[in-house]
Amino acid sequence: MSHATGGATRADQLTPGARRILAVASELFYRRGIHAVGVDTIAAESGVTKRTLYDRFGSKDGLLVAYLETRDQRWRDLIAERLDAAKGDAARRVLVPFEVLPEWLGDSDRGCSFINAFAELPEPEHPGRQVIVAEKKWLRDLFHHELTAAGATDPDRLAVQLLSLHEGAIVSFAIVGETDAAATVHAAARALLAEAMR
Amino acid sequence: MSHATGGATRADQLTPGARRILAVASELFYRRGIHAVGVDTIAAESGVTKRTLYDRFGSKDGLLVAYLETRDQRWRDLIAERLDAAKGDAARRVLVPFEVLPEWLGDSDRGCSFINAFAELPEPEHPGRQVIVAEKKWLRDLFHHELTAAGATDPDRLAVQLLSLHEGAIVSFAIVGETDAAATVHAAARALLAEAMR
DNA sequence: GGCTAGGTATACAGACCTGTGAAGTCAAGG
DNA sequence: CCTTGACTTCACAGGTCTGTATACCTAGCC
Repeated sequence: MSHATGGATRADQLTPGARRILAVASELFYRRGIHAVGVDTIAAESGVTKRTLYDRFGSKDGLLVAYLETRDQRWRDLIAERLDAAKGDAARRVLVPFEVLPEWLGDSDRGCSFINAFAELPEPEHPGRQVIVAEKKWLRDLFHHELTAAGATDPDRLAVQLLSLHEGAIVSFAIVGETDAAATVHAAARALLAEAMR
Repeated sequence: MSHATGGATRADQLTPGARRILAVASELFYRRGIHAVGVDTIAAESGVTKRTLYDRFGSKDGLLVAYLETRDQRWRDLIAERLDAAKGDAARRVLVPFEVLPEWLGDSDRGCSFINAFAELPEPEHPGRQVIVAEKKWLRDLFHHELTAAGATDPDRLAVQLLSLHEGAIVSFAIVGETDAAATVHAAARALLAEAMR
């Protein structure tokens, strides 16, 4: 009955079992894909029964949303931390998402969890879709905000260009195996920004 | 003698039933995702029995590979056609993939079939993966070739940047709903190219 | 003591999955 | 006439999927 899929799943107020479930599900959803992983597997690998999984997360979709939300939060926290470190250096603040890309991607060959989840969730009304769309819009709006603060011309346009460069770098890295796609694209972003600051 | 492409599934030498199966599978794989579509559904929607599907394509994976290969071929054909139309206009030739993006994407909100398929095929040895990787590498190498012909500086680097812009535009369009992501990113590509031509 | 939260174990429902086997229909072409 | 290719019908094997039900255990807390 209770579809408590609302964001009541703050990672820090989860029971020990739930924390393990979420950790395992995150790993498996990312590495193998959402449809390819069953709740039986998640429960077994978490050392927990399926009953517990359903008591804590309500449904597979509920668990999926929790996975996307915690990943989103981790991304935003990382960016916020580096924005703080960049302080008032306006140009550098704009490029923070490019700067963190290498460490965010690590050596994974599975690309962006949000883009991947998007591929598996075709229904626009799916609760997971909203987390995905919000994540990308947040990044675009972050670019826009920092560009405006930096006094760049046409921030609307440039925000979309930087978002595209950013997402494209992840794709190039994951699919084509361009090992330094992040640095290469970082340079392109810097060039576009420089042009908008003249 | 036939070429060593292994793919005996050239679209023009398929039986009528097989053609229908491939058309239906392409639509369903793209719209709903690969794992989300069963062979029963594909057979039923094609007005064909499952037996026929397996006789023609061998397995679901075989059908999937045929889907990816025909899509890849259609993309390459479209680009080749527009490259011909651009003739010797070197700068324009470089940007052809951006020029065709609006019509290629249409009004679909499902993004790139290769990126989506990549998300559902985590195993590096999967035959479908190789089609996907080849498609993206082909585009990068096309950029590289045209950039070299145009006399641009550092074509290695710029090819990756253009590839990233291109893939990122598709993502921005599909997920964030940036309706003119293609045009916006086309402009960025033009700017980067102009800088490399000075 | 008694209550509650957070589990455990096991079985089950009902649907869906890929893939195969055996036998039959029907039309075109040598 | 007879073979071949394309396709049909339909049953079935052997799994896996999400989700639920029943019954029990255990530690902490009031």
